[in-house]
Amino acid sequence: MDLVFKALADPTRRVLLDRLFKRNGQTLSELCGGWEMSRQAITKHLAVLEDANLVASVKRGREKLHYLNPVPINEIGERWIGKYERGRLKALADLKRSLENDDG
Amino acid sequence: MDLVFKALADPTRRVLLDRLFKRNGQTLSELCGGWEMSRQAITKHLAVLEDANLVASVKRGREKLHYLNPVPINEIGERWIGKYERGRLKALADLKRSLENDDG
DNA sequence: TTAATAAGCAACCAAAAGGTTGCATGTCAA
DNA sequence: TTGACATGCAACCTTTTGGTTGCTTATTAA
Repeated sequence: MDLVFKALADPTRRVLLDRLFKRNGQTLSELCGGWEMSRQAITKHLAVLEDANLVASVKRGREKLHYLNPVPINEIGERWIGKYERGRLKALADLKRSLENDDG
Repeated sequence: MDLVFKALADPTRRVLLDRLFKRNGQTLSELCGGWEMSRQAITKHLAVLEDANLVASVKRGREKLHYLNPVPINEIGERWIGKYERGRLKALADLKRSLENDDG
């Protein structure tokens, strides 16, 4: 889980996921286009995403195809965000009450 | 949005959120208990959470009370995770098909 | 076979993150 | 008013992160 959160912390990596979401199975070269950044930098970002199991890759000839794996992101939503969502209204109410109270 | 993702990337900060979720309005001293880490380190982590608007704080006398703000987390779920969830089944199917295909 | 294309590897560097320490400030209670 | 408590500030250090460059390897197409 830590790897997933860390992977998502970088905007470049989130855009890479966005790109793969738009069109799955892109090669490294394709994913490297449109950045002001070297191919190696993108390669590293993709490695981070693979370590976090957010992207899977397959070699086809001299190309490397990349596929988005949405499962870990979905797990964040289910196991971590849902928790706070459940308490959302209560927490907001508590916050408001606390801020309005003279003694804190 | 970037600040929120970055804030969530650190396990210490996620545990801090968990603690506040369990009991809202804790003081700095309370939140500093139970770590193998200095008070200053926790203070910094809380500052990151505040910058990301995940935690709000109020001073009461010499104490500083901390409150969980679940809204940004909820927004991640709605604006970012939902996107991939929608395409989840399709993406998985694509992945499977691609991996099983001889030519990639 | 040879040249171009796609990707991998490794060393290196700067900046940011995470942590520490020491000291200062403000508040409460005796 | 004095001491203890709760927190704030700032300098400093180490490790990680994000990026670069140069070179190598492997595949494809001419």
